[in-house]
Amino acid sequence: MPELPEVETICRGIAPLIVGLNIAEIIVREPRLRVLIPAGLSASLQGRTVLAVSRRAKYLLIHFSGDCTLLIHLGMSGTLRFLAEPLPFECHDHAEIIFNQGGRLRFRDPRRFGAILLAYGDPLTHPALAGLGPEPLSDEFTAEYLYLRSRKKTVTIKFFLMEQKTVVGVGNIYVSEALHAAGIAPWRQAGKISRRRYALLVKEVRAVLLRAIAAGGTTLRDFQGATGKPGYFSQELLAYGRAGEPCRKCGGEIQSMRIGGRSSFYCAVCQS
DNA sequence: CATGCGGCCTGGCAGC
DNA sequence: TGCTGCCAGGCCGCAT
Repeated sequence: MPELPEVETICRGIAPLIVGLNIAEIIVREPRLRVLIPAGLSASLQGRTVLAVSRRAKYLLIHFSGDCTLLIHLGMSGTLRFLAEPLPFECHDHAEIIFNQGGRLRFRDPRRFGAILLAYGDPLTHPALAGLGPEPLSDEFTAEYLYLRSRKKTVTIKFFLMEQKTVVGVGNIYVSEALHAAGIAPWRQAGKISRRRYALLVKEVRAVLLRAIAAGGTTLRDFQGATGKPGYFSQELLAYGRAGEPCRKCGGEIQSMRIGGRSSFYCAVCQS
């Protein structure tokens, strides 16, 4: 689920609501996520103040006083909602942060592929974040970087772009969109793509992510922002999920195939 | 080291 | 209607 635009949407949504609040208690109803929620989390964070909320890759970072940071990953099906008032727990509501000033942050994740981690000191050195590639919206993400890094790689361009050590935040939806916009077939070998095409790809990755952020993310089924609103970027998708429908650029038919075990969507006319 | 695949979980949906 | 099988936005670990 949440790829970069969705996590960014949640980040921007909750930041103004929780910065400055301090923690009364954290309720953990089901610690068994992809990794176990740390034992004693509530005691560790009780009384600490939220200093800032940021995002790195697909992780949401909540920075607390006392130099510690909560890292939240939403996996495939996770949502994080701010509730002004208490609401009865439902199935799959695994954790909730309750603030002294009122208000609470509820973590729901039916498939439990998400994670809640605690980092002391610089969170970027936490094992989950160390070793990640550059942010796609940063200056480090350039055509030259992709070109040099991809030399001699035989993996598909689709897989290469989705690897978080290449560049972070691009998942199965946005990789289809960016490759479609750049006119590159998803099965092309990463190591055989020219500088010129990488330049176009970098531009299109940035463009699609920015447009998706502006739309509040993509809601296919259950994604929602911090206040429960869906994202509207699904209306703008040009390739993902459109197999059999006409390409909006050339009128050809959008195809689907499986690459690396994941479904991929492309236009055989526009992409090669 | 690079690559490819299965597994983790649950829910929704198509097809029978 | 009810069952089965397949698929899903991510990521890790293992085998080759």
